[in-house]
Amino acid sequence: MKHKRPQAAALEDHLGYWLRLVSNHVSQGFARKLDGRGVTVAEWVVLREMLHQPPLAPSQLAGRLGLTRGAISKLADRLIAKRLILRRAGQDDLRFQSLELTQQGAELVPELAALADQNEAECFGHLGKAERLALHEAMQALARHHSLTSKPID
Amino acid sequence: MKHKRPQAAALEDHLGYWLRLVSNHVSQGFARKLDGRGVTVAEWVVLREMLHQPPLAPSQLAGRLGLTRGAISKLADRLIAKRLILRRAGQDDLRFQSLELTQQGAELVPELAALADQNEAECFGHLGKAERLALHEAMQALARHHSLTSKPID
DNA sequence: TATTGTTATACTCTATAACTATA
DNA sequence: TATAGTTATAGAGTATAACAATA
Repeated sequence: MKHKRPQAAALEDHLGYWLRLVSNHVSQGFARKLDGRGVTVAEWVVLREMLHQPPLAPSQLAGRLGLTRGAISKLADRLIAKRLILRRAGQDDLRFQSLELTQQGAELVPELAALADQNEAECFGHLGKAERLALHEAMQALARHHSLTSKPID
Repeated sequence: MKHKRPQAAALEDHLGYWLRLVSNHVSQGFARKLDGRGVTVAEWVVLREMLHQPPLAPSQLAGRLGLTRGAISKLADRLIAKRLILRRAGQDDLRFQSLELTQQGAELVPELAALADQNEAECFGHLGKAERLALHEAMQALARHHSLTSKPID
């Protein structure tokens, strides 16, 4: 053998470590931008998911976003308090509610989307188009592989 | 123009979205594994950084890990309570303390490292070696570009 | 009984800012 | 005054589990 090897892998040897480092930085930068509009990252995700969609039940949102019903419930409360969405009782089945954007919410989302674009550009704009695309696809493939979308949750 | 384009980018159009999704999943899986040993991810990061290192001052750790001094202080408290590290008063300059692993801590780290390896394998083991390497380097390059290591903090 | 949604509880992670002790 | 460390405060993000209403 040529070199002595450390018994334990260094932090930097794990892809997960770098992923977390970069992801935290990106999200944090975005959080700062959103802060000016009085919205958090998790709230943005919910709002964006609801744009141009028919009214959704909380459980559907939870499924799409990979969150628990409890988490969605709390987020919905906050968004309602901010008058960005509204909650209506179910029609057929009273257990199902429906959530939809208010006009104020619908108007806000594109503004937030612009901030998201801006953040994206600041974080990844320096990469070549091909590299950006490759990363994008790699992440999507990982998400698919681990079934990170439409999880039943709970 | 060929297609109507949505005014707002979808969540899935942003690399940051996927990064966060995958990163959260990876960290969460790891957290579950660590949980059995009574350690959190943030604590693991600190422990790993300290292995085979001369005693470090909290502020140095903060710098290396990109955390605030306050955050390190709290993590150190927890690790001390778990008897995994110990804190000594400074020598020359009394303002600087030194943190080091206890024997118990030093013995635990390699076990945790094995869990980290296992998690890494579960999350990324299905990828080809080349792809894994490419991702690794892309993330490191991003971290470098955004100066995510050895930030002054505070 | 099974499902939807709410609520209570509990942590981690992290930041900011004020404060103390040392230099 | 400047730096190291602590502490107080705060809030995001999330989970689990117990519970109520509806089916």
